[in-house]
Amino acid sequence: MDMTADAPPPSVDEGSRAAVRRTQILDAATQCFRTCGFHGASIARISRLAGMSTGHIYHYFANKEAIIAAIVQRDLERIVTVWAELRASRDVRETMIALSAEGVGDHLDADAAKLRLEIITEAARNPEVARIVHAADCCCMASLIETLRIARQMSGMHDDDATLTSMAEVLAAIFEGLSIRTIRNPGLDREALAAMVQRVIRWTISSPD
Amino acid sequence: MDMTADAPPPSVDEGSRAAVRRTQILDAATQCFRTCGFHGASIARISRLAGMSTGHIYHYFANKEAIIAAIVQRDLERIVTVWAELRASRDVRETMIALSAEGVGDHLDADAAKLRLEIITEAARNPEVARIVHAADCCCMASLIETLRIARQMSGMHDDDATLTSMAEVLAAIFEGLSIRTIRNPGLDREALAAMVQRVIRWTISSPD
DNA sequence: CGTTCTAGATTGAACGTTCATTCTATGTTA
DNA sequence: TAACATAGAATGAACGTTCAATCTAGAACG
Repeated sequence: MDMTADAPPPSVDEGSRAAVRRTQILDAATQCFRTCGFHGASIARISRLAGMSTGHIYHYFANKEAIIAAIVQRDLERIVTVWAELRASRDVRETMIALSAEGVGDHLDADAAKLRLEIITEAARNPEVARIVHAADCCCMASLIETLRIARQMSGMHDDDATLTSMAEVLAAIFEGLSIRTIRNPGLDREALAAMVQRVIRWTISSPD
Repeated sequence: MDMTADAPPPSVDEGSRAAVRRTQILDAATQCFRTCGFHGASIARISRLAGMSTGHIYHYFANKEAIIAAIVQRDLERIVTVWAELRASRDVRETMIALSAEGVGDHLDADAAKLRLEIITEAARNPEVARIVHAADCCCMASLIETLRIARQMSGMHDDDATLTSMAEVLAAIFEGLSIRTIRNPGLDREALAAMVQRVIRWTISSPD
């Protein structure tokens, strides 16, 4: 249960020691939040898992909310990066279809789904978290819309912004909905579902106007 | 702020007074849970909104978890009923498309979405709630699968169970995903999105095998 | 009809626990 | 030694839950 591994101060090279500590805390908190939720996870639990005292947490974060905000930020930054990479790829259309399989797997993963839901639910009641979530969403959706525009142009289709936006919203809804499905119905057939999602995506890209 | 309306004992006709009280508590709790979350809502808050003392809550519910479970149950029973009605309708295919508009509106409603997310997130950490949620989901999905089978047969398509199940999962994911979308991006265009969802549903019903 | 009895409804203070946060003291490094 | 890192006990607030006391409405009875 103890993950501390008494992190050796000698091998500290990535930035300051503070950065390492911050990451330790964020990692521990992420795990706690997954199992107990944002409000069910206590600072005592997080600090134990991070291998430090409760009080020390407050050297790196002003309060528990700041930890939540930082985790949300870190999680979303990762996703925004993936989207940026996708948009930069050569054959956007095929990359998109290929990546969708990965995306389905990601959203069906129980652990990842739990944290995602925890974040969204927190955004529904915490305006600060809502702000962060919305900002990240704007980035991702802009990427998705442009990717979609290119993919559909490749299929000879030219759509206005409103149409592309709605398409993107539906695609986003499918993926994010999968995280709910995996909670409601843990026994679902992941492979069959992935195939069906790909089928819908193909159709979305190439459907007539 | 006071919803009590000192419920007149004379006009009590629906079952016992206890049933009325139980409903009062559940209504108040629902509202609290929407704004503060399952764990952020205190018994004190709920009892104040329900117009009774904290202690009295425990005459009707063993503990806070039981209130959560009851709300989840009540919410899901409503949905299961809607699905049962849909399945019993005549022109299933058109009823399905028509009802989808209603479904989109329902899932995009911020208040409804908040409670739905609260429930799912709780199911992700509370096995008892997960059990209730899964049981209700089985009912709804069975209805959806049969509805889908009939609708596709009307379009001349005959699918095996696995295919229908995956289709149903994707449709469910779209709707439930909308609740996440409305949190992430509150400014989305509801009408355009509803139209796009209907387009996807039409295609799903009539797409070739 | 008036009185008494009683069971359930209802209250609000009290309890024990847990939690986030603060404070003080000690260790470490440069 | 000066500045920073770390620990862990202390604090006070908030919470879920319990409980003994009070109220209320109607049944039983004379």
